[in-house]
Amino acid sequence: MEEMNFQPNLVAKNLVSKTTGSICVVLPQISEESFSNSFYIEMIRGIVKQARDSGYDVIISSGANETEEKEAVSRLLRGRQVDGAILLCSRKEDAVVEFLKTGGYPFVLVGRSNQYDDILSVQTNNVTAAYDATRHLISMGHTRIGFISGPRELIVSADRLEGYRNAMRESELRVCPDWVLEGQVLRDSGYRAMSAYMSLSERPTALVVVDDLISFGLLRSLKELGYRVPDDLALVSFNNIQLVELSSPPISSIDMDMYFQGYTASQILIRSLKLPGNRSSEMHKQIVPHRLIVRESSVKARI
Amino acid sequence: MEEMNFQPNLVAKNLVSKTTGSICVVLPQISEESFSNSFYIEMIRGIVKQARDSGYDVIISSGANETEEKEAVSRLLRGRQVDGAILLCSRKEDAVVEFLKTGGYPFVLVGRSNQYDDILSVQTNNVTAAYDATRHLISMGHTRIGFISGPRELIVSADRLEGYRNAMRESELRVCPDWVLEGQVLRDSGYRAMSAYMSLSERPTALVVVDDLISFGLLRSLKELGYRVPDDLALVSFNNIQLVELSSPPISSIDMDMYFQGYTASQILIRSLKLPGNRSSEMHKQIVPHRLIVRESSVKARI
DNA sequence: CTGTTAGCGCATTCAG
DNA sequence: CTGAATGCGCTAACAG
Repeated sequence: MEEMNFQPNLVAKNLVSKTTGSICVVLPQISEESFSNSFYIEMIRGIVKQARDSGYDVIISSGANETEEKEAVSRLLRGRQVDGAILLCSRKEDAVVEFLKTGGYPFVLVGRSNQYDDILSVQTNNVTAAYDATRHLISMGHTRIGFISGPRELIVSADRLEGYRNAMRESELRVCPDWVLEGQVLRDSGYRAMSAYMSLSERPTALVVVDDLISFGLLRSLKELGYRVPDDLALVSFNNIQLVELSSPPISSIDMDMYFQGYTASQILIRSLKLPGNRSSEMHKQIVPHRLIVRESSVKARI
Repeated sequence: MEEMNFQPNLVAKNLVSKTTGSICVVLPQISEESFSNSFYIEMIRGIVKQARDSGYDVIISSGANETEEKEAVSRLLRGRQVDGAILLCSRKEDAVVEFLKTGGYPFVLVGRSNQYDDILSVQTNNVTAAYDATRHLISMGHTRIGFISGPRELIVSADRLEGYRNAMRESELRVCPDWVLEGQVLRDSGYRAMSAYMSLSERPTALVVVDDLISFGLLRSLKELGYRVPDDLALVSFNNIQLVELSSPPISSIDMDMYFQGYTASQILIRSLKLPGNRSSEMHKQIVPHRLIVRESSVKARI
């Protein structure tokens, strides 16, 4: 105890305590193209805040593909560099989830897994969220409602599509296959795709869109094509990024509270880490409520 | 060497090698309010990519204020948990910079320091960038050009203001004090502030705006007030976020290549870490070129 | 060239 | 209750 302000060597401390005081979060590459960028920074802020408050550090991990992601997180976990992991995104038959689950590593998934039901996770009910979005459009008098989807391998895409179908079925509305589009098409050639879409003999009068970013692109293409929102086409999308209220018209969107999802994921993980038994195999699914923010893009009548 | 696939304990390895193979990046809180969110995730992606390729891990650090940030990075560095740090944002008389510099820790600043000139840094020339933006507006025939600034304590705000003033002075154009506004005002009450602004007896016909996000807000307020962009007011802003080309009209913006800035910062830091002498006190300033992307918000004549 | 040992900086344990 | 020894898992220097 030489001088007063003395900082112990954390590495040595970690070695003896067999705990690192760190968690890693896997920053996905796949959804980078299709989902809003600000999406993840919000989650990360939430994770870092909570981890910091709990005395944990956060390591950002990533990989160009599923295999690289798995190897990165494996090195960290097996090398005892981190105590647990947070996955920000879930794919169908996700190799990273499988690795973490079968390896018995502590981890939390932000999203749903289609492989295991007994894992720690924080998620919004995407089926219900899409159902709500669709119901809202139906309540505004729409009967021909389309759906713009995200990458097929993401579970969130499938869930939202299901919620949309549920709402349509419940109201006995027809879903024309032509009405369901993958968002990627729009990013590649928004104008052309939208032109074709709006020329359908029986075109939709409203759209449920899987991410706000795509809505921005749609808005732009529609304006160029001379269509008006919401009069010619009403829009509701997901994630409620900061900018949706500044677009013209402002976009109706379902808020998922990304910061809180990150905060909660971190909380669940660290709590499980601190449990003596470390019974992470126990089922623990935390549902974060969503809420629809109605703005002009889905409301015809001006007040 | 029991089994074939064996992962050594990195903590023990680090302890003996006296090197951690990790760097930390300080995620600033201050600019969260005034600058685009997607801004930082881009930098982080660049940092993580380069660090990963160099065999380094990235720890995200943050704090609610300058002091907390300093303590967080201090704990990491003095506790030998990381080998160096990257600062994503520079304030005037920045306490974190001062701590790192006087402590002799390896670090790279993304941005300019007003305290030290002999530190590792990667930056865009914000003075020139703002000069270019202003010159562009002047070349479009504008003479009454205003400026919307960011937080005063950020060096980037001051530099851009200076570049704007330089261009105006060079062209012998007057800068009316009423024309220079702090962005925060607009976020608090965009409509009201903009209404007052446009009612000035001698109001500007063009604006240089410190961040794209503020431009979005301006666009919204102006539309509500019945003004047209670029006819009533032309706009150029900074950072060139993904969404500027999807707004209506698309916003002219100066691209700063955030991903590359992050990538470069990581590269400089890790290179200095690997140097035997670790002569980080050597001056090394990397300037990342910017470029103006002209879009409709600053061009009156339709082609 | 292969196998053994010392020590990295702590925390925990045991002895004084 | 305070102080010295042991070991965390690895790498390095060392001896066989």
